[in-house]
Amino acid sequence: MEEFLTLFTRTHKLLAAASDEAMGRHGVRIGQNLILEALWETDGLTPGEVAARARLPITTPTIVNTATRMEAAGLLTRRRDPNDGRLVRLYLTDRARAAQQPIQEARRRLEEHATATLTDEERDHLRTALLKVIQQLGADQAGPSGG
Amino acid sequence: MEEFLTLFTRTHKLLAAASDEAMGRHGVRIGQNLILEALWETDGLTPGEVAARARLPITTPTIVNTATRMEAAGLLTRRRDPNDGRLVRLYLTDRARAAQQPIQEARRRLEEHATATLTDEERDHLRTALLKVIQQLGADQAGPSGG
DNA sequence: AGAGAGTCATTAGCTTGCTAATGAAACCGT
DNA sequence: ACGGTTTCATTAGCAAGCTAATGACTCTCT
Repeated sequence: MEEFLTLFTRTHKLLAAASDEAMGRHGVRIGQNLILEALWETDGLTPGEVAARARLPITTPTIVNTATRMEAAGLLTRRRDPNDGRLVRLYLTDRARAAQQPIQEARRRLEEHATATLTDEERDHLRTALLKVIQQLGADQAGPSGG
Repeated sequence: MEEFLTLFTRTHKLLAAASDEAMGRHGVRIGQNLILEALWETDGLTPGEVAARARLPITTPTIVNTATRMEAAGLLTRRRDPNDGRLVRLYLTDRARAAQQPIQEARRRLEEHATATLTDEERDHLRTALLKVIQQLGADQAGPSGG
């Protein structure tokens, strides 16, 4: 059967493609969203801090690489921390800050559109089910042997 | 809020990681699953045919690249079609065929585990909701301007 | 039969994600 | 103050996915 694994992958693929396309209209790629969200909230974070605060688990090397592309795209600048030479701080450009509203709005609309054919009740069920799956699988990672 | 996009991504990430780990114990990576499934059912397909038959939309270049890695890993062999020199046919090795049962079983168990805390009803709801989202987003791709 | 059009697989080049290995800087204990 | 440890970012190298460009082969039409 393998219903669920396939269904999840299909859903994710469609959502990711739609999301990337929507964000692309504002000069941003999907992988940059986590960094933007973190820096919109708190500018000047380090790559490690961004990784720690992001809403999804993401590794520091991924942040670093994506930040490099964003720097090339004129979305952020790097500056060494004057008090601790190990740290690098990421600062958004005006352009990145200007994109906040449109991008967040676009993502909100995408969510609405994707779940447009669900009733409110179905939407609640879906959210609950997703949370349960996340909790179940997340528990394994945290400590498969523990309690 | 952006609840759903985040929840979907998290779920997908956890499922993909768990799946890759489960398959890894049988010498197979997650990206190879689509090709294996297609060839388990019908051996000797071409890359284009695998892409067309796979349960998820996937492009031919991805099939070709993954097939190259699988060839290196001793999971399949390439042979030019004797009747049409443009075609390349992919044939599974014994090793790949031997892995079918364990891998399918592992993926089935993973599905069960991931949805273990859901009631039967919740599972049905989840499946329904996923299908609705897929249908809604899939409709855009097919023809956004149409009906 | 030969030329042009069509159909394949492949390659090139990109993004996003990962783990492991590096290298620089700061900190801590002596 | 200095050596070892720890804490950072970065680099290296891989998998998986995509689109666009190539190149080989077949087919079709004259």
